[in-house]
Amino acid sequence: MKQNRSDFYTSVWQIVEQIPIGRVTSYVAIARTLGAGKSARMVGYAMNACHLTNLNVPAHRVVNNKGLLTGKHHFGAPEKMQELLESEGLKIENDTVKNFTIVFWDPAKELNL
DNA sequence: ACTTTGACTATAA
DNA sequence: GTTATAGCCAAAG
Repeated sequence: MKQNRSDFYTSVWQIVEQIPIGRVTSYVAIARTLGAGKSARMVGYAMNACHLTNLNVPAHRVVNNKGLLTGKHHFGAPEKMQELLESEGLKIENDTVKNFTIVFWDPAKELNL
């Protein structure tokens, strides 16, 4: 499969798009699935443009490697992201996903293989 | 082509 | 706990 455009962005979007409700994943996990485990920043970068896509990208389900809602400031309102996550059954405390290791959804494991 | 930037991560002080 | 620094890599200017 070959994507003429920036496959990085589209790949990120497609992965994030498949995150189940009540689950979260980390930037590094997505980057790792794309074959660039160190390109976690790029994942966030792609998220910045997720609202420009036709796809429904639940960026609120993407947090940093510690479950911290690093990108909450990009949802228009800092509390929006937490509210969305809580709306999906997740528990947020101190801007961090509780039981992060439990609700963590690894695309590299759940998606493929 | 070069520089800057950024929703990251890790380590150090 | 914070702030600084470095490594990382792709997109945008």
